[in-house]
Amino acid sequence: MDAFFVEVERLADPSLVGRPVAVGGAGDRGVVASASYEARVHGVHSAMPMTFARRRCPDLRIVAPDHRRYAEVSEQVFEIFRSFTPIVEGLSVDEAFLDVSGLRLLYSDTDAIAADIRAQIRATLSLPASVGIAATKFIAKMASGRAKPDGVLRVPSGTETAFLHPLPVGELWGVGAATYASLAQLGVATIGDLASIPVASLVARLGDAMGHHLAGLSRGEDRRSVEPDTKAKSLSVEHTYEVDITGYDVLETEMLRHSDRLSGRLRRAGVSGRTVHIKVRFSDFSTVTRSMTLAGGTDVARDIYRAARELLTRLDVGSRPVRLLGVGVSGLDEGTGVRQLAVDRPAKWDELADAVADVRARYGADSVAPARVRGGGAAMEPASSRSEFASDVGASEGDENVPEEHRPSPDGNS
DNA sequence: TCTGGGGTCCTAGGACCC
DNA sequence: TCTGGGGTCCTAGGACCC
Repeated sequence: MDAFFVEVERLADPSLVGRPVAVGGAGDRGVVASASYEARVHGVHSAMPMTFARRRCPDLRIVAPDHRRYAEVSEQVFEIFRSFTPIVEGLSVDEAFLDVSGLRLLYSDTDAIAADIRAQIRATLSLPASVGIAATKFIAKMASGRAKPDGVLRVPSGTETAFLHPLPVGELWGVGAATYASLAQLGVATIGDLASIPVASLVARLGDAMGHHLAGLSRGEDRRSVEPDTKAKSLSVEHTYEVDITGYDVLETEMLRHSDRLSGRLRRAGVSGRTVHIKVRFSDFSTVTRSMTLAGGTDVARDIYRAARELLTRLDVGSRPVRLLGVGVSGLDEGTGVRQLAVDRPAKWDELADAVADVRARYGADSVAPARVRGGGAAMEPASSRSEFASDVGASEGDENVPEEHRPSPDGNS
């Protein structure tokens, strides 16, 4: 999809059409997530700090992202893909590989398939899309990039190297800033230059996997097939604060908030994770991670939070200002319907989490939250609407000190 | 200019096992 | 007393992608 977030926003607000638009965070620490082609003319591109984008393009219209909406539209786009072929491999929210070899008998040629897919997207969703056609995934990916905006590019079999070799190495899928700098030292400017370097030199410079990988790509070789139904391997929640946060108390509260969100996403996805990771970025942008593997998988906020808190203490953050805090899980197992219980976790925590999920489904995501996360919210709400889950989950001293009657119960107000 | 949020994959060292 | 070869899992960091 072309400038996907921007184009989805334009459907909701036609005044954005034809103007330079950036979707992204408007605050001091925001970056551009998606830029319209009118904005790109001014040198605005994704991942650029928004303050810089604004300076480059004073007329820029800035729109806050609505990821839920993009996910909905994405699902509609993928439905169109799957109406052509079941072999669809999603690469991100707005792009996918389609293996259309099964459509050979239905269409005169692949250009006709591409035209049909684009027409369907245009007709049902009013969105522009571009298509790259090739015999391998990576050539198709590169071709789609050069087909944008709103175009089609086919690279016929046998012409792969002719297509690739004149292009700058930086355009090769998998070559970013660091690899680009390494290659520049080897005197490599184009993909053709890359193809002329001995594989051993590339491996020595870039490592085993990357060396062999790029050597193959530069020759147009890519044996990867289109893999539908790939499962997620990790899930995470992170946030960069407008103003740095400081001190364990605040860090723990924020970690609880993140753990709660992450738990909701795990449960909605029907998976549990066994390894918990935390990520801390300090004010100087240095970033550290810590992780620990649990005895069994979990999707419960309390378990994730406890691990995250433990990892936080290992980090010795002290009073250093923190700009980003994150938590994630990996080692995802499909929930089989029968949830595996961690040794030290009574079933009531699962029941509580189910109850919280029910309340949120009925009354909205903000209807219930740990008291610690609610902060001073008590004065704003009748006591009866507050969740008990909170006073315990948020307690830094653990449950041992919490009297039985104050522990959450699955059939209580929660 | 001052750097989001969500992912995937690779490397390298160490623990542990046979 | 000094030492193999192979494997798996865990952890931390980094590159890359959209």
